[in-house]
Amino acid sequence: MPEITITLPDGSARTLADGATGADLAADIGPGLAKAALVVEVDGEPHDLATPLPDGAKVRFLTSRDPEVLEHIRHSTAHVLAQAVLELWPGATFAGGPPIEDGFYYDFELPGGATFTEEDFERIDARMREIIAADQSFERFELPLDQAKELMADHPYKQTFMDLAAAGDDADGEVSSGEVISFYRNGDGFVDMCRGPHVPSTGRLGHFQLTRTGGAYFRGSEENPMLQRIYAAAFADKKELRAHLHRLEEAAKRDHRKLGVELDLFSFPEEVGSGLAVFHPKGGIIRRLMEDYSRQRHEEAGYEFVYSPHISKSNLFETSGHLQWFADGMFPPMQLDHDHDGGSTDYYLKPMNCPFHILIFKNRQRSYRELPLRMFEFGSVYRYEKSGVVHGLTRVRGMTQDDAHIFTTKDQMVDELESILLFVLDLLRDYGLDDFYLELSTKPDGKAVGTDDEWDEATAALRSVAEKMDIELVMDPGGGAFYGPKISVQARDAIGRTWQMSTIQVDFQLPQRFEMTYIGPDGERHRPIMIHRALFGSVERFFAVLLEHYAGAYPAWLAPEQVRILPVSEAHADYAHEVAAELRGHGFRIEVAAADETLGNRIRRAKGEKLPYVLVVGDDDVAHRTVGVNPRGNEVERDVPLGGFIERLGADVAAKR
RNA sequence: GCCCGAGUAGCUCAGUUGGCAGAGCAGCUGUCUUGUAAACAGCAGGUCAGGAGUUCGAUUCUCCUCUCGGGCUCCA
Repeated sequence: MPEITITLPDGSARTLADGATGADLAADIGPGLAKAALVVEVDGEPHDLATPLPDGAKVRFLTSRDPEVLEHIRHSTAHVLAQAVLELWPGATFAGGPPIEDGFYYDFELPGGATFTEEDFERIDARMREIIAADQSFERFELPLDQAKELMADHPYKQTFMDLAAAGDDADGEVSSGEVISFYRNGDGFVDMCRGPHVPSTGRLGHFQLTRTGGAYFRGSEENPMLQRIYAAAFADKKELRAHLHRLEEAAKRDHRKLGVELDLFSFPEEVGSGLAVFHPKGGIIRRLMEDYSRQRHEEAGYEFVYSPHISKSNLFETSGHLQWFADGMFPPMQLDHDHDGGSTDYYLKPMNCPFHILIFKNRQRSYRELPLRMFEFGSVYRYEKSGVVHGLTRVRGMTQDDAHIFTTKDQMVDELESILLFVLDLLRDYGLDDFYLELSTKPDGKAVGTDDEWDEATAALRSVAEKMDIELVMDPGGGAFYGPKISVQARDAIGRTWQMSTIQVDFQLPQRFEMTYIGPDGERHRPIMIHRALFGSVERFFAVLLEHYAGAYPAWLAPEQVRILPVSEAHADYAHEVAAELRGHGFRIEVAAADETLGNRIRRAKGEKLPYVLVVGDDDVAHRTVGVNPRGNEVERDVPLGGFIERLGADVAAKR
């Protein structure tokens, strides 16, 4: 009988009968592994355990402890979801169902255009658990394209995937491009097209939870029909699933929209309009402190401060190209300045600040000696976001950008880009964010101005600077603005979520469109290069990011109320106010909570408002000029000398703690 | 913009065959005078998102609009 030899990860070899599968090998090694193995990796490629092993292969088993097995668990669970839905809705059809971070989704089209409801989740979940309890095995088989399409005759979306793959477009990852299409059949005959591998049987699954449902365009295009998508979380074991669900709860608790209400920071009055925020006094303090510090740092870094109006005649945005390329994102025009012939002039709310800064540059002749010329503005812009995308402070229709435009010579560009990026990262760290990666966005398909050479040059400049930073760099092909490529700084917050923060964009286009020039040392006119740069992105979004990052517990330098002083009884009120006055004299933000409620309740309120410090003052403190210090997140300290506390708070603020 | 869901007091939420609108917290007024996470009592608070329709009667049923939430697409 012919034999094959297999090498294991520890370098040892095993001999098996020809035709032996991964499962056979696992059983040969031991019953523990046979039970635990989910997928077999043959020469680095994942396969089903039922796959016969080739002679001489290097083989490794993946169990629930291997992180790379998660995608196979998720893919297999998605298959069970599809099985359940197609059983429960006769006549339903299905499209794609890939694994994603933390789980998977699957897209369906239900008969009669029906949609999923929350109650449906229970039925689907119950049916999925029945399928899992039945421990049906997944069996792979392959068919040539024509037979495959016949098998999926009732499922046009699957056929589309096959056609795309046959044409060499496997961007959807649903099917491997090639001569044959692979399928998986379950114990009771359900078949789904899939490139695999799957876990051996449904019994190996079960740590999942259906989470959300919603419409989703087929293959992500607005041109295509809308399908019904179900999202689920799925993990290798119960503990991981529970930990993930717990993380979701924690994230929900620090949702800036919820904290904004609880801490009385901002609101979106319905009377004003969708996506238009008002900041309340406490939110106003935080925002002003954020802006003040930014202003100070920009001043130190050689930026000059400018101001521009919120509206402009249409000519400006015609010259800039915004009306050609960005009109969808702009509020419709106001027609003003009517003349006798019935003509009028269109005025637009500005969606960006750059054209105004260019006009400031152009207001007089500029010399190379003035470059780099750095203009900064907290510029409020308005964008007509589509109704479905407005979201808290992170996606609004009126926002203020901490916007700067830097005009340089070509020679200065790379150095300037580097110093901007260093400046941005340094400043973000001061606000408490210190975990970053960079994203380089390149020329968008079709929707861009300028030549390929210009784009290549600008992209190369950005790349060279990004690579110097010793920070992870990822590519975002086609993600640039219409006028140039960009680097964006992505920051991870306290619970690991990433937010797009700063963007730095190189722009050769607007200087051309506006025919900007400066006089060089040679006495000739030259064209400057423009760098667009926003650090917060928008003040509103950055506000939201910091609020969620700190979960409302702002460091002392940003806290709207840094200290609340609680006299134990009314007898200590005078001393409390004396302490408050002294602290205010040092520039701190202080309130006194009078003793008309119990001390315990006043402590509780102050804690709910997440103040950095609560001071309690009673008889002992009046006698010795001390305070009782109750710091956020730490133990209570008694008999602290007032002077010592003032120093400590000053140190917190200075260190931005 | 598209698919789905929701909107009741400042906040969190009750409110069924369509019949006078409720609680807790917050607020206000008293009383209590407190040493580290909920003292006690009382009062006030609502065009039930807005507008049409059906009905003797609509918070409840229907339609439209607005706003919000979850997705898709888009994006700072």
